[in-house]
Amino acid sequence: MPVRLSSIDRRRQILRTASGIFARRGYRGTTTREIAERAGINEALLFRHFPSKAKLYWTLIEELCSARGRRQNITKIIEAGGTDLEIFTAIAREMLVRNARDTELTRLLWFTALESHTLSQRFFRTFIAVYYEELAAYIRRRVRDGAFRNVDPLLSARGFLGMVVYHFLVQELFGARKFQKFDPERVAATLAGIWLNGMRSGVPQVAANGAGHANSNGRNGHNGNHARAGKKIQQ
Amino acid sequence: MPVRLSSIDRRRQILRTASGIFARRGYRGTTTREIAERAGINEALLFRHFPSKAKLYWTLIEELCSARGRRQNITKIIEAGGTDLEIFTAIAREMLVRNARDTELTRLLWFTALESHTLSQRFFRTFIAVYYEELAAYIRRRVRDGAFRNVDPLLSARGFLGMVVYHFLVQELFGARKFQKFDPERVAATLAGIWLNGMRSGVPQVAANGAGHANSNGRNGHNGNHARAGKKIQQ
DNA sequence: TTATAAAGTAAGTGAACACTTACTTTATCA
DNA sequence: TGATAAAGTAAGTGTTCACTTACTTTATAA
Repeated sequence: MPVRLSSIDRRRQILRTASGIFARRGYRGTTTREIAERAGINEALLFRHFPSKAKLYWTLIEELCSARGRRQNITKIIEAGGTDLEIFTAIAREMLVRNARDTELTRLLWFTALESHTLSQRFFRTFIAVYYEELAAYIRRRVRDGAFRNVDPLLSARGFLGMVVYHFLVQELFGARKFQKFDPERVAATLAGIWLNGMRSGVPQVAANGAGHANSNGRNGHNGNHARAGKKIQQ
Repeated sequence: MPVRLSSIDRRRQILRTASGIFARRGYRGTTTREIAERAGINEALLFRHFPSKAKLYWTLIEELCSARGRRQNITKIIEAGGTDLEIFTAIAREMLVRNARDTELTRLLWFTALESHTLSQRFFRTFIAVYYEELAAYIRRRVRDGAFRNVDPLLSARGFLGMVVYHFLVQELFGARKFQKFDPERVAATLAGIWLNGMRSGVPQVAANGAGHANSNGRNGHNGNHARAGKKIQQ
């Protein structure tokens, strides 16, 4: 029983189908025939919705970029407050878990980066740069607070995301997952712990409203855990 | 004046040419015609050297894997000794600089990872895994020494490499380089600094020969720099 | 109930692909 | 010096690709 869809629904369906195939095979590795087949339609119909394969791909990336408000996630986590460790662990967890759920988007992103210079930059800004700019802003604040050492916020933000993203890529893309599983929660806590410990100033201050003053118990702990981070941040 | 090469030289030349094109366009994006053209030969000659495009690709990856002894680099750095900061900065610098020199290999690696599951695993083990296994071994030693906190060596090694590799990928692959340049030396020092500080135990010990004993000046420094790391390691 | 516009398709087209065949050129050494 | 083996090529082959043409089906509403 062939389903007859409205133009707009069919379009959406084609995009959804195409997304999966492009993610698995890349732009050049994907054929319009396969997309049509998987969508359960004739190839000609695909070309009535999208004038070319290239335009279909472009549209797909565009819609992904405008649809997903990833920025939200990280902002929300930061605004929810908590200790630094809680915040950074939550961010790492968010990335590990969400990424695992849509490996598709990640693959699409990396394929695009490799295959197309132009396309990848916008894609990158939407899905990656916002992450670490948001993070950099938070780091800058904590440096002002005196809670973090005075290191380049952008670079250190990139460092943190690098730890997390790279772990994910190694597990998913390079198939390390087959040989060793990792508990996302433990990974998030460990990586956040290392990074955060590395960022901590020896002389932490109360952070809120910039009115903080030094306190004396500020040295880093050894071994064990490190949940003793800086204070909440202002709403 | 057409050059007439010996079979073995022609083969080498084809591989070298193919490497560049595969790296730029990926496996599926590369045509045998273009390889032949760029190599200045007829396509038929290419197929006398390699029975198929797939076999050519495989051979290329194989030869890259067996030729380059990347493992050497990191081992040498560790064996050369120095403070932890010196060692980790050197590793980061090595990766940033070498990677920048052969973006080609990096692109090839990532294309392979995305396009082929089977192929990528061996490739990965040769060019990435060795790095962090070597590193993990060193970290394990430093944990035993009491210089590093007791965190998963593999995970933390991956974290360190993640920082460095990710920074490189963002700069090179996603074109962030166009908007902001970074001095590799500064990047290496900063990332190594964060990570190392994060790994440091509050109670460092003398490392050499396992005969180390606790000493009391062991807290982490605040702000400023951190070249005050653990001791040399045994040759 | 029938006109119509839009959803949908069968069967192509030329171009580009990986790969082959059948041939020519040239270095080398008996 | 000429036989030979190997380097090299012109001109294909069948197949698959992105994309088109000319047609059929069906929901809707006057």
